[in-house]
Amino acid sequence: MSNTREQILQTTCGLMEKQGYHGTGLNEIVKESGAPKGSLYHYFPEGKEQITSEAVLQSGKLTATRIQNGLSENSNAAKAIHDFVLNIAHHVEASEFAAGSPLTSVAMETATKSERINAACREAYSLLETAFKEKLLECGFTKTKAEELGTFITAAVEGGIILSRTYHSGDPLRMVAKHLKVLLSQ
Amino acid sequence: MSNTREQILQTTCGLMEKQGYHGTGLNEIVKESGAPKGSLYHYFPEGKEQITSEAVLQSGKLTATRIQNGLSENSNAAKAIHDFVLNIAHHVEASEFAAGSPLTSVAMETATKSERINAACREAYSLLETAFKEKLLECGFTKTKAEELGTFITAAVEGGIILSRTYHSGDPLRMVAKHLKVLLSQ
DNA sequence: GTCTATAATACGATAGAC
DNA sequence: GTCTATCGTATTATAGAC
Repeated sequence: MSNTREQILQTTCGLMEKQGYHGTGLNEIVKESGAPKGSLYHYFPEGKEQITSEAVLQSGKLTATRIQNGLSENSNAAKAIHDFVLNIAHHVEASEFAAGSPLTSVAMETATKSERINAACREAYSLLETAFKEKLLECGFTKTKAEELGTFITAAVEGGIILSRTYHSGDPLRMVAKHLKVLLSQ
Repeated sequence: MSNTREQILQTTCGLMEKQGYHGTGLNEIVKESGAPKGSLYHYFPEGKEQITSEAVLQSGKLTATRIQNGLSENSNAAKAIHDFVLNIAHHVEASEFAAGSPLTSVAMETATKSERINAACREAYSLLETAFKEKLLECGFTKTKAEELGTFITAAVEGGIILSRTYHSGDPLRMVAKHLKVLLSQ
């Protein structure tokens, strides 16, 4: 894939992570990415919706991979997820309270406004839920429990990121880590 | 308080709930609220940041009251919170997947961009956490546990709302309700 | 593929009359 | 308190040269 195209997508992810969909302009993306200005509509002829959809999906795939890798470091599901969420808390603080991905903001802003971007957000969230679910399956949870808890963990972590980003502190995520461990250790 | 001023705040809440902070224009607020156009900067001389800060805080107070009222219907904390979250699931579906308040979107979009709006979002989230915490205190949880779980419940519900809004289904919130009940029944 | 220039529109904010 | 008009600057998107 072209380097310019890839650079545009990565810059879009970074900017929308900080300021959301409507808060990020195409001119800003072109400027910060260093991409040739004329090439934006060459690579993305359907405009902002296309760029955003592709950026969100790419970000979802990357996050799902990070979840898989993070969870593989520990054979116990409860401890693996606990430690993984603690790592997110650390990353949120180290990055001056970035969200980690553009998904949350973009999903909320566009859920009932753009069918195309909403579809990309659904797919991205499915990848995250599945990543948690598969760890639970490996660790002996039933299929039903693994699915339910995959959704619940995704929700709790997502909410923890919002609170940590808002409070400018990793502590809410640390609470999420702690009580997810309790729930999963039952 | 003036009716026009109040109408502007409520319209702001409704629009930002659907499309976030940057996605909502002041002209749009004026138009939809039916407020006299010239009165916007009369009531809110500091502009969009002031309107948004006040709208977020007002919405937080309203949501906290709804939590208090909702939880008061049941003397058992686990069951009260379970039923309350089920109610949110129903409301999200009945409202065609509205977020219930502008807080999530606005908090994510402005966390590192506007000190003033961020302060309002912090205060709003504190009110929500406290509402859950006080129910747990009433039901015999220790102060520490009540505080920790107040944060955890807020995060899980917030994440559930994001997923339900994105998937256009109340089911993720129903999963949150179910597993919060398990956690709180221990 | 990349460029500049620009169309058409929206934005937040302000001025000044009444 | 409310009005209209408008400033200056963004926005997304397109046209046409190279």
